[in-house]
Amino acid sequence: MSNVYDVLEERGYIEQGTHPEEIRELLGKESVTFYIGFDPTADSLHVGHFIQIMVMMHMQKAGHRPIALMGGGTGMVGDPSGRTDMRQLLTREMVKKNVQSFKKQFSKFIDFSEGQAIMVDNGDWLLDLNYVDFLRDVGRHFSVNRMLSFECFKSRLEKGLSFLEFNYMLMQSYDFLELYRKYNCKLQMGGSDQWSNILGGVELVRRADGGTVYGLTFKLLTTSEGVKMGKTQAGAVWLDPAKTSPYDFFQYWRNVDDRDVEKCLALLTFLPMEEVRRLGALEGAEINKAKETLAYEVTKLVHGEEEAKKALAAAQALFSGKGTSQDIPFTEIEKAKIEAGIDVLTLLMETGLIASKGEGRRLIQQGGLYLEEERIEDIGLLITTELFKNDKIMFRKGKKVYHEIRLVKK
RNA sequence: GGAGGGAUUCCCGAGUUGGCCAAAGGGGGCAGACUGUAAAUCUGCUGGCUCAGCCUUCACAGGUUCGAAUCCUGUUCCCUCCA
Repeated sequence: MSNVYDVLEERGYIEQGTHPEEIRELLGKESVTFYIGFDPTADSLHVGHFIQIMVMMHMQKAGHRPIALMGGGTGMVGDPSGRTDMRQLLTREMVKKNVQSFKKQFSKFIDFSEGQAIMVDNGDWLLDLNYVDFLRDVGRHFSVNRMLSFECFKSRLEKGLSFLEFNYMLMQSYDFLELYRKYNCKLQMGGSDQWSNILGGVELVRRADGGTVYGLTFKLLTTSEGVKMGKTQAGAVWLDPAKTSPYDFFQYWRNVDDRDVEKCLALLTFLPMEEVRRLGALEGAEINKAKETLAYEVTKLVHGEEEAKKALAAAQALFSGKGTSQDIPFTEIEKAKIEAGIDVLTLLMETGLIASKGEGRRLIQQGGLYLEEERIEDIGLLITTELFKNDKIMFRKGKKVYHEIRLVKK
C-alpha cells in the first residue's frame, strides 16, 4: 500500500512539516493518531475547512486515527494568526451552538464509529483551567522573545495585539499536549497559517513531557492570483446547504479560473491523479468539462450524489438547454399578487435577484436583465400572469444568474 | 495619568480657508462588448426613493450658521510618545 504522505504530497496538500522524513516513515509503519483543530467562528464549516477535512479523510482511509478538535475553548479567545484586526469575541452560547453545528457536519465526512475517529472539544479542558497553575505548568515553557519573532504576530505588532490574543498560541499548544497525553496523539496538522501554533505545541510536548511529536501544514486554498478561495461577495462558500445552496455551491466550482482547475481537482476530490492531470491538461473550451467534473465531484462529496446530480442537471438545463430541471433557483409568488400586474423591479426585489430598485434600474439601463432570454428594455415593465407559461417565468441577470418565478395559489 | 494624532461611503484612502460633497483616486463588486458559464482587455455603473426632485450617510450626542464631512462642546473607541 502506498504511503499517505506520498499521496498528500502528490496531491499538493503539503506546505511544510517539522520533520518530513520522519513523518513519512511514521505514517508508513503504524496507525497514527493525529489532530486538526477547528475554531467555531461561525455556525457552519466552509470550503476552507473542507480542505482540512479532505486530508482527514485521506488519513482515515489510510488507517490513521483522526481527532477532530472543536475549539470550544480557543474559540473564546480568537486566533490572531494572519489577521490584521482582532476577531470579534464570541459569546459562550454562540461558541457552544457553533460547535454543535460543526459536529453534525463532521459526521458526514469522517467515520466516528468504533473509535475510528475521535471528536473532542477543547472547551472541556481549557475553560476550567486555573490561571496560575496554567502559567506555572505551561507558560514557563514559552519564551516571549521567541514568540514575538514568529511571523504570525508580525502584522499584529504594528497594528496592536491584545494579551488575550497573545495567549492563543499557548492554548493551542496545550491542546496538543493534552491530546498527546490522553490519546497518544503524535501529529498535528492544519493550514499553513497554523505553523507557529503547531510548532508551539510540538515544542511544549517535548519540553513538558519529553515526547516527540510532529507537525504538518497544508497549503491554503488560494487562487492563482493568491487570493483565498471560497469567498464570494456574499461571503464564504458554506457547506451548510441552508447557507449556500447545492446549486450555488456547484456553480462556484464550475466557475473557477482555468488555472485553478487541476489544483482544485487534486485537493477537493478523490479522483485518481492520472484523471486529475488529464482533466487539468484540457485546453480551450475543453477545460469546461474538467470544471464540470470538479463541480460535480465536490458537490457530491459535500451534499451527496443526489444533490450533485440535481445541481448538474440544473446547470445543464440553464446553460446548454439540455432538458429541464426543477432544481434551479426559484421563488414562489402568490398568483393573486400578480393578477393585477406588478412592475418588474418590485417583483425582482421579492426574489432577491436585485438588492434595490436602483440596482434594478441600472441593470436594465445597461442591458443586464433578461426575461425569458429577451433583454428587458423598459424600466417600468409590467409583469402580468399572461407572461407566465405553466405558471413559470424565467429571469436572468447578467450572463449566469438565473432565477425562476413560480406562481402558487393560496 | 500627561502630550499629541486619528475615526470618511463594501475596503484602502483624498477631502477639514464651511457652500461647487452622495463626497477624488485605487481596490473590490455588478453590467455591456469579446469569449468557453474562463482569463486578459476595453466601456459603463457602484447610498436609497414615488429619480431633471427628494431623503439618509462622513464614530456618537448636541451646538454655531442661511448652509457643516469640514467650526465649537461633550462622549466612545483607536494609535504614537512620555510616566
